[in-house]
Formats: sequence, C-alpha cells, structure tokens
Amino acid sequence: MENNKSTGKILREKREEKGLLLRHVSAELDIDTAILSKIERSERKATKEQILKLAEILDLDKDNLLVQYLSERILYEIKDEKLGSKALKMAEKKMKYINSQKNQD
Amino acid sequence: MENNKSTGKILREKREEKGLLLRHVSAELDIDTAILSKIERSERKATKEQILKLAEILDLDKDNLLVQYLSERILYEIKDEKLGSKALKMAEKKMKYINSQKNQD
DNA sequence: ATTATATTTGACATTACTTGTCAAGTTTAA
DNA sequence: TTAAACTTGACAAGTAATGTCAAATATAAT
Repeated sequence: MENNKSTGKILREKREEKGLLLRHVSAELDIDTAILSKIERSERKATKEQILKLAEILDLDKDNLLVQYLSERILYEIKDEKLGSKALKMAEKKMKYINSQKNQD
Repeated sequence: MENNKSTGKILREKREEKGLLLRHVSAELDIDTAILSKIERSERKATKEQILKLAEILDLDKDNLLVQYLSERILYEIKDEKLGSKALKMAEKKMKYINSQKNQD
C-alpha cells in the first residue's frame, strides 16, 4: 500500500531511479551527504524546505510528498502515546470545527 | 461542543471552580505563576508532566485531559499548512496500518 | 585481491526552539 | 486607594533539532 511507504524510502527509490548519487542531491540541498543518507533511512527528519526542494530535484509531486512528510511528523508527535489514536481523532474533529468557523459569513 | 474548548480554558474553569489561585497551583507544579497564566490563556503549551499533575490537582480525568492536550499538539504541528487536513487523514491511515501490524501472529 | 567510489556511522558543534525566571504593569475587588 | 491576583514582555537556561567531519564499512570495477 502506497500510504505505508516512508518518505525516506520514496526519496531513495526516486533518487536511484534517476541515477543520482547522495553527493549530487545533497549538494543541491546544501547539506552533507551524511544527513541525506540518514533522511533516506528515516534516521533523521528532513525540514519542510528540504522536502520541497527534494520534490523539485527528484520530480516528485510536491503536495503528495508534503502530505506524506507532515503525516510522519504528526505520528512522531504521538508515537509513544497509548492515547495517540484518540488524540488523532480529536484533532480531526477540532480541525473540522476550525474550518467550519473559517467559512462563516 | 466540549471538543472545542481549549485545554487552557478547561484548566482555568476548573481551577476557579475550586477556588484555587494561580499561586496555589503553580506552587504545586513548581513553576512561576506567569507560566501557568500563559498556559491557561493558551499562550504557552504545558509539558506532558504538567498536564498529568494538573489533572491530579484539579481532579480532572487524566486520559481525557491528555487526549485534549495531545490533539492540540498535533494541530499545532500543522497549523500553518493548507494540507494539514490531508496530512491528518493520512496519519490516521498509517496509524491503523501500524496497529494492524502490531496485532499480527 | 586491490583500489576507487559510495554510503553509513557516531562523536561532536551549532543553532533554534522550549521552558523558565523576574520585575514591572494592569486588573479586580475590598 | 490600596492590596491581592493576574498579565506582560524581556531575557536566561535548558533541551532538541540540524549540521559538520572523519573514520568505518559496503559496493563494484579491474
């Protein structure tokens, strides 16, 4: 299932598909290869800016990659919480409420 | 709707209901009144430890308060993102997948 | 096997964010 | 009008995120 592939895996697969080296991509991102290596193996999180730039470099859909990335950050926030799932559901409810307020006259 | 009351509001209402002063509660938390004041007005986030202690001090249900608190942290993570809602949904899917893997034989 | 190149690892530096204190300001209510 | 409660904002301390570097390991070509 596409949903359950990590951001890192997506990045690595696409980079290799394009025949690019860590060196090439990390130079464009202006970081050490070590960090990119870690990002691709999910040992480190990328920044939002890096994700957007990576989408450009690797011809990945920006919105898709960003959603993927943000969802991982959300999960990171609750990874050790037994109530994580409930918290997620409540966050959605609150989000809906906030959005409904926004579109008020 | 109970869902859409902030953690801060819940804390303040319950504290006032009990006739406690910022001074009393912040002393038990071992922080300055200034911080508690800010937490109650959602100007600062509490720590998880503070939330658990506040639940005790104010006789609030720990799990409820924690879910409330965690959901706010999640929303904070995506507050400026136009794709926040999509990210939340994907996080839920991933969460379900993770949980289904856990209960595997 | 040997060498060259790519990637990974871990110790450590730097930076940015969080959490806190403090003192002065404002509000509330006797 | 003064005393207590609360709020505000500047700043300090602590913690976590992000980065570099050099050495170790893996990969692949000769």
